[in-house]
Amino acid sequence: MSDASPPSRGRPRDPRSHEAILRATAELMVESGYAATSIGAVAARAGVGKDTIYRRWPGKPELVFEAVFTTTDEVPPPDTGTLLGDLTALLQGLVDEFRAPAAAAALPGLLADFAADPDLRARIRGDFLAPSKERLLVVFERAVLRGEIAGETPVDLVLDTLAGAVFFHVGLVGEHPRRETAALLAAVVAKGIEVR
Amino acid sequence: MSDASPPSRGRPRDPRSHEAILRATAELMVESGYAATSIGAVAARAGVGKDTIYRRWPGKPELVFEAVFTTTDEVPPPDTGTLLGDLTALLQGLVDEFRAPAAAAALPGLLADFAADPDLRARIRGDFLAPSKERLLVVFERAVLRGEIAGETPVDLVLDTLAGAVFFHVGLVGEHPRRETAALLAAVVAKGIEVR
Amino acid sequence: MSDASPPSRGRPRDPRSHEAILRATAELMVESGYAATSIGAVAARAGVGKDTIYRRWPGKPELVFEAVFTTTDEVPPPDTGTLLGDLTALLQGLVDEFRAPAAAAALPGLLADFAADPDLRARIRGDFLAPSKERLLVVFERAVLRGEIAGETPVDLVLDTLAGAVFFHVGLVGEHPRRETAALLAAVVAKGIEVR
Amino acid sequence: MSDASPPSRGRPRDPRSHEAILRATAELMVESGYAATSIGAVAARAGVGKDTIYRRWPGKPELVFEAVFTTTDEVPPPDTGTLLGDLTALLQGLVDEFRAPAAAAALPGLLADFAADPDLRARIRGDFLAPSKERLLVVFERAVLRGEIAGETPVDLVLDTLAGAVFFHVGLVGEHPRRETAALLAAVVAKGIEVR
DNA sequence: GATTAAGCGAGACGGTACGTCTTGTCTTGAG
DNA sequence: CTCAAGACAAGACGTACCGTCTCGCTTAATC
Repeated sequence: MSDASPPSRGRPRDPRSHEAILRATAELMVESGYAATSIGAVAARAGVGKDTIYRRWPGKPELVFEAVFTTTDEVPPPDTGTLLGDLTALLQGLVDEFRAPAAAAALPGLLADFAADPDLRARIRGDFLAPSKERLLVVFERAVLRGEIAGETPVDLVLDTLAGAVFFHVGLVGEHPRRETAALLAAVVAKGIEVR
Repeated sequence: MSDASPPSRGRPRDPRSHEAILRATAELMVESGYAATSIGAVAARAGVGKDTIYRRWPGKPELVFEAVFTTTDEVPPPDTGTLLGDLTALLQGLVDEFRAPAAAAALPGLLADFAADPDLRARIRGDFLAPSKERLLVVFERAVLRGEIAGETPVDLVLDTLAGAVFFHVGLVGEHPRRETAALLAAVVAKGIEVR
Repeated sequence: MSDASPPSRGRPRDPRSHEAILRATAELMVESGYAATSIGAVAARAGVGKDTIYRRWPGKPELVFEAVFTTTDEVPPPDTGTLLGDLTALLQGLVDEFRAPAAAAALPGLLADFAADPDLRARIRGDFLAPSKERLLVVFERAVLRGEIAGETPVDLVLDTLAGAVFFHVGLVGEHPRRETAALLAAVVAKGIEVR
Repeated sequence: MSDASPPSRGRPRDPRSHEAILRATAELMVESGYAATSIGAVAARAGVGKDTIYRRWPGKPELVFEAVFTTTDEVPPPDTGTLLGDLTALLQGLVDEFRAPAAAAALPGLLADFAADPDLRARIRGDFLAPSKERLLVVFERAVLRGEIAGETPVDLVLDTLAGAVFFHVGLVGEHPRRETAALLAAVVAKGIEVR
């Protein structure tokens, strides 16, 4: 119906350019890292003019963010029956996400650029953490119903703690990806916030 | 005994240049941020040639690190009598350090540059976290003696969790520095790692 | 056929930049001299980025050469009816060229840079002297027909002598530009190479 | 007499440094050329501090001049009995001087630096050409007595012509050192200035 | 024999230019 | 209106050299 479709005059944007740019960005992220990757290099590898990139993204941070975190967290929140189980599953997802080559290479620089720009700064909580926060909220709601935790548990602080822990331990220090890390961390936090 | 003192040939380095450079760096960090601060700008403000900077530091990351973390953590580890008290004190120190204007402005970009360079990467754990780790170890030892925690508590993981949490919550998201944040976080972690 | 015209892709070079750069170069030559003129200063005065200069010229020597010897020697060879008259006219042209403020300021340094670089060295005879040589050849041909000189007169040596004499007397020593200098020199050389 | 000998207090200058510096300068002139030779490089090769050079010479031009033109023209003026013979001998000396490796490498840059500095500019005629001029004057005096040339022959112009010709032909264009060049040039000039 | 003053090698110092790179915008002609 | 190509102004990069300075020595001439 209606749809208020844009007039769409002139030549339409080529969707293949879009894909090629994102692919080139992800590849360069792995090969050269965030700082050493320039928009010009992305354009050259994608076989695309620089303007074609600037027409779609305002700058490197936004481009890299989209190229590296394509996996839109549409995964449903875990439901294992216990807070510990849910937290472990959730953390394991976080760890896997931070360990992906392109993400691991991009994250520190990406976060730095977002933090440096006042406009982007607000989007850290919004775009980076929002999906995880939503799932954490569901997990907490269920835990409250089960009587495991109190209602006023500080979600944001817990989320920052989990994300920060994974970022430091895996993304930054580059610690070898121990399988038990997620479980260990989940255990500490779950026990720490449980009512008893 | 060895001695190995350098023969000290040629004109010795002027310590006033050293200080002027560090001061200029810290100021520019606050005024312009990490990424927008160039070595040339530091040199100009310090009234110094660029070579005088490059002669002492290999690059921006090392310079900024020294300029911003002058507070040599010689503070003795806290000893309040309880794990919770000690952790709260320790965390409060971390929060204060991350909230200092120059440090807050520098941290994200600084960590990104350290993480991007293989040589510097190893120094994150060494130079950034080592002082805190040492004090955390003492706190843990006392807690073990008191029977509050088990001997095999994973220090590195806990340290990364605390640092990561503070970095995300204060340094990155720029959350207003709530007085109770440190206490709240300490409470969760202390409870999470206690034996009972 | 061939044509070999470049496909002309991308934005064409702005001819106004070209002109502005050459004008700025000539001005700086007069004001500061060859050695004290930097590419950066030329760019700043022309209101142009340094790359815009390096995109068109490989270095300072080539740029200055084009800026200072714009007077494409399309002047027809003199034809006064006698060897002496022709030589005098030709030499007067050389003196005037070497006395032009920009040329006088640039010549010693320019020749030095050309002589120092093996690639440019060959262009001294080609680009600097070629136009004059062509006209000298015509003058000599006519003089041979008139029976004034022999056919095997060494053109290159005479040309180097004339150019060298003017360069030393006017360009280098900075001798005041006496009106009779050209005539005097022409008289000596004309008499020196005449058959009788 | 008096002499006004300097009091000469303190340690006298080491003559071995003097020699080492001049030798290093001449060597570097041949190996790297004038422009690419820095005072620092000379000092390093001579095993000497930069100040030891600056204490004796005001700058590169003066140093190189002394290093390259050590052969103080104490050679007596030629006396072959004819103007042509004398001029040929004189020119042959000039050619030989300009063809010496160190001199050939240094000359264009050296002249450019002398010409660029108002203070040094005057010394071109003085230091470079004076010895040759003195000998040319003697040759001319004898030729006048013999009746070969007139008394008012313009010595300076002839000297500039000879020097300029050799500089352009041998030093600048790097023409192969033809044995007959000097004779040919001498013939032209001698005939050009003779009374008949 | 002690003092003094300059010479000496080394190298730090404030400046400045180098030629390359990246940024985000602009300007072509072709689709 | 998009696209690939590439020019454009701005300015940072890390290196090299300049000519001066500041060290701790050494080396004579003077006291």
